[in-house]
Amino acid sequence: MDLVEMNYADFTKMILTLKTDIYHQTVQENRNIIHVNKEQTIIKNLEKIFDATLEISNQKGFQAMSMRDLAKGAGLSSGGLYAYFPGKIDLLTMLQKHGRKMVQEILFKLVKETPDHVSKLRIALKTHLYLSEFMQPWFYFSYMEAKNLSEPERQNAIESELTTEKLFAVIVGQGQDAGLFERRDPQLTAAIIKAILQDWYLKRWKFSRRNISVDQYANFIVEFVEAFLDVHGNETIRLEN
Amino acid sequence: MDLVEMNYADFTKMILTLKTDIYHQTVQENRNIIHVNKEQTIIKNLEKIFDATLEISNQKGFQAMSMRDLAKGAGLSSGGLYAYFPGKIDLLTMLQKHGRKMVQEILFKLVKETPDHVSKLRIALKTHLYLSEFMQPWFYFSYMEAKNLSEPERQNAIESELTTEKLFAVIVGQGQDAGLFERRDPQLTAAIIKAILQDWYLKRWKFSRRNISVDQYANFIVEFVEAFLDVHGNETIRLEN
DNA sequence: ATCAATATAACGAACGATCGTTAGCAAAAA
DNA sequence: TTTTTGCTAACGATCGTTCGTTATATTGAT
Repeated sequence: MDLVEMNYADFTKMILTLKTDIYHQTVQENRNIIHVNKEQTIIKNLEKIFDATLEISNQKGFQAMSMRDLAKGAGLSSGGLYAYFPGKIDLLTMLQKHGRKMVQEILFKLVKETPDHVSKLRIALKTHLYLSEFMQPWFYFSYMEAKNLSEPERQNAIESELTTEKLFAVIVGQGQDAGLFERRDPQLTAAIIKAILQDWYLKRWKFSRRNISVDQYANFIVEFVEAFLDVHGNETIRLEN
Repeated sequence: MDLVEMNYADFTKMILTLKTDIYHQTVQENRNIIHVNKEQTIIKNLEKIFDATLEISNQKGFQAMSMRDLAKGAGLSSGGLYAYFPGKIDLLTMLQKHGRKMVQEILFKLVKETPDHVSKLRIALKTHLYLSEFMQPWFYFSYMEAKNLSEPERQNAIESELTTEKLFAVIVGQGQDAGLFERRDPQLTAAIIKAILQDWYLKRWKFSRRNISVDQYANFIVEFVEAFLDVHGNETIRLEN
């Protein structure tokens, strides 16, 4: 299929296999601290644990989530949880790493598969937005609980954020070099793009209250950014509403 | 002075008296739950308590801040704190209310004092940005700890946020009616403006790492929004860098 | 195929530490 | 002295975590 015209439904189908791939990676990386042998069991329970952590934390905060809350939410006992991570902080670290890997891997993969700069920009915008929809609890969690990370892990989170922003800046800069975009400061443009994308998962209540779908918002962002950059290389492509 | 050309230094001087006014209001509103008589003493200690709450909470989260931490930070004993609020949650509510009042009062006051629509837009943008700089710990706190509020108080916070967004939407709409701005969806424009303003206090580390001052960012936002709306009513006014 | 023997996974009561909060007393101000 | 303000010690509740035990699954001998 043509990536540039994908909608959210296409996207979710596309990344389902990637999602399990990354779970396998996460298990592999934490093999030494997990005291359970069967990978099948680990993945099944780890997903339950992650999902419950996101749900409870996003409602009352990670600090306020007790291990008894989590045990109930994940369908395990409070003692049983400790077969999957050494302590509460380590669970936070694992979950953050897992999500970051998923975002980076999918985002860069899809952008790399796209040839021309105008399409690259659209793909990057839509993929990031669709990721933040598909993983909305994680995005919110990642932002709200970053302060609870250890110092080196917080640095990793910052670096990951800047890497993503850099991706947009590079695409904008390359498009300008190719004469396709208006000359505007690429870094500030990238910062604005990130701010607008961030609004989608941080202020989700606002958009659902106004009945704005993720596909509508995707088209709005694409049109907004392309208008700002005065994109004139690809006028034949129109996005359906 | 001409509000439209104010910089951050002007702004801080201007609102110092307003700040103490609002402290008096906060004391008055909580007169019945504060077990200290002298207003002078209340304000002195309440400011210490608020400041310490913001500092500690923004570092480790409100839930993780113990009353013993707060006592040490505010220069009181843990027991002594309870003369100023009935419980930890009430402190959160008081602090959120106090900040919201300050923001709304100053923002609407300055906008109301401004006659024409082009200036109104600039004043609203700069005032909001300068407020979020002057009260940066509160803005960050307000956003991060909203989930810990009681349900009615959370509704108040949401309403306050939407009121501010509405202010921008109205200014944009009125400017369009007067033929001064390009026709673009006022609500979405206001949403983008808020997202960009929010970036300043939520991602402050990014801007200080890049040595961008609040005055520079103010000018950037004004130029960006005016370019987006194609403002053509006030071309003689140039902002110094 | 059956069933004891073993290995694995999960349970849940209990521990020490820390939490928010209270109450009685000391210090300071009037 | 009287009133106001603040401190210290202590309470019950809840926290993250541990550990002896039970339940479940797998293995291997018959």
